[in-house]
Amino acid sequence: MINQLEGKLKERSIRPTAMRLLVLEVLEKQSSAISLTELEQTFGPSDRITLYRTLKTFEDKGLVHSINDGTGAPRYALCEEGCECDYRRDMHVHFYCRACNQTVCLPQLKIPAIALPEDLLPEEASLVIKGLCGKCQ
Amino acid sequence: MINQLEGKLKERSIRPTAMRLLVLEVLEKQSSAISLTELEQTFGPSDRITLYRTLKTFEDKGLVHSINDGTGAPRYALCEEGCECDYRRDMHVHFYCRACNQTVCLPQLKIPAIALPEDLLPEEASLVIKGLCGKCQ
DNA sequence: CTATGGTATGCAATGGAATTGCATTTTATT
DNA sequence: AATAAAATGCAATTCCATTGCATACCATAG
Repeated sequence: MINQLEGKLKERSIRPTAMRLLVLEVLEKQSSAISLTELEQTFGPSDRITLYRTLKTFEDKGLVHSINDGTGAPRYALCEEGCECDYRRDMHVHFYCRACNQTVCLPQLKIPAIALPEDLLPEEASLVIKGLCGKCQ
Repeated sequence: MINQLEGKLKERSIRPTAMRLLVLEVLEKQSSAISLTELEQTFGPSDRITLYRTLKTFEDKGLVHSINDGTGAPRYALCEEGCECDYRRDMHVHFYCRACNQTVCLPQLKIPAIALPEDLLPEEASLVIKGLCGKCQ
């Protein structure tokens, strides 16, 4: 179990420290994207800054991606198998429920290609749909 | 001229105060969406909070829409003729240039309909494409 | 096994921005 | 002109991201 987590980190040349393993474990359990503050709360007394940097490291290394759902605080979710968050065509749609404040990934839904004006060179894209999730209707 | 601006405000039952007319005038001149800080700077010495609340009022009344382009600070742009920012199908695409930091509206590009899972009820959507604009390539 | 250099962590502090309360001014209405 | 409602300006608070620096940890060479 721990070895599996360790593997995930090493794969992306992230040193598997205790903190990082814990954070990864929490992320694995989430069904929706989590903000830094939420992450901090699941940890009890711990250092917010370290969590912040841990998430940043994970993001840099392509382990998680961040979503800006309009709430002000970015949220983080593990990338799925083969997720290539660098390329626009691989980015998926996110859904934000305004009632329960949860942001879920919709990995099966890719962002459709948009015919941009010639002079604009796209690199990434983010599509967040806001509304009510099943539980909150 | 002023009367035209006044009309725009009254149309949406926004009291046409001096401050609001000035803000509206600035917004009309923008070719890209503007952040609160940028707005503040064009004003010289003035009260940030009032500008903040002015933008909020404009947004509530459907005069401007805000875009969260991932820079942390929301940006505001005037809605176009007939823009109905409340409905997903009328929301348009925004382009954010990572070099010059400008966010432009692409009113002619509507966000394509997405086939969401049954249980999700969409209300609005935001699609921000990030990359390089013509000037910055 | 231990010394060493690089990395991660924790604490303190900074900085930027949103947001609210409240007193005062301005506006619309009678 | 008098009044009530709304807008404004100031002060203060809160939240979050981000950085500097000293310490602790880890991997590797010797």
